[in-house]
Amino acid sequence: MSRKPQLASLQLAIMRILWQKAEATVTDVRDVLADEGRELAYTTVATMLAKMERKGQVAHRAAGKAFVYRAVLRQEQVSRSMVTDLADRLFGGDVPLMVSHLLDGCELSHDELSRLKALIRKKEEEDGHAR
Amino acid sequence: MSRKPQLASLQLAIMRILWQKAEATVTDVRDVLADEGRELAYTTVATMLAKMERKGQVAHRAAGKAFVYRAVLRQEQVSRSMVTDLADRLFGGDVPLMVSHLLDGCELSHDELSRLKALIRKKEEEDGHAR
DNA sequence: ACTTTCCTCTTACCGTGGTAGTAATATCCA
DNA sequence: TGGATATTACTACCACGGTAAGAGGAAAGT
Repeated sequence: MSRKPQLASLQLAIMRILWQKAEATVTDVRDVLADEGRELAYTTVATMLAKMERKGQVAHRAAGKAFVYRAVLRQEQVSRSMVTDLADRLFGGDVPLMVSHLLDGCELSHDELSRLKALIRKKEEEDGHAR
Repeated sequence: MSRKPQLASLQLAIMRILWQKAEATVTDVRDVLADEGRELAYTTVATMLAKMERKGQVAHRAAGKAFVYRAVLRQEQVSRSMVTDLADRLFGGDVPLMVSHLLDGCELSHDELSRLKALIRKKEEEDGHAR
């Protein structure tokens, strides 16, 4: 129930799997991680899930012998808090500056550029309405 | 000399100070951190700087009794690698999606929105020229 | 019923970030 | 010269992420 959840790399990888599948056993998670090139021992994944449950990030129910895990943290919540946290730490909260570095750091297709423009327009409208 | 430097929170705070001042003694860094509300013991800052030097992130020269530290990692480099790394881990590299979450997570002034629009325009032109 | 297999639980180990105390050393001032 | 002060060096400690082995239970095949 933390207000500003920060997930480390493996934890985030696991959460992403749970967000995608809604529910997953340890084996499920382990298999997807292996597909992603991260081959971990069964117990490693189980331990990590247990640690995450102790922190309230995931929860489980027993289905027969196995545990079925699901995400407790919402994806939106984690994304927002991690992104804005990085913006604060790296750019003192200057969002346009951060976006600028994002754009510099990668290639964008025309399509993606269009999506960005649409996004800005939407934000402009909201802003006009709100105040 | 790491290719994808990832700095933790205190390390990043220290780097930001070094980027801003070009050179700084332990006392300088400690004072700025204190101004930012992070009051640490002198030895804590010194230890952290030593650890960072061991990893090649900063360097020092002796000026009289005191060490004068400077950043080795370039700000551009760190910003880009940390931001794109988060984009990868959180959104599978989908930059527009990440920008969208950035915008949702904070309020933007008209001025900042203009900056963003200008940024997109610039990127569009570059793209048009490049290919 | 016994062995194999699949699962969880407990415990442990390492690296690192963060924090700091204590010791050693250099410097300055009276 | 000798004491106070500033600075670095060494060491330690805790928390946590990541990794995994080993113990033990339940299930299931033959």
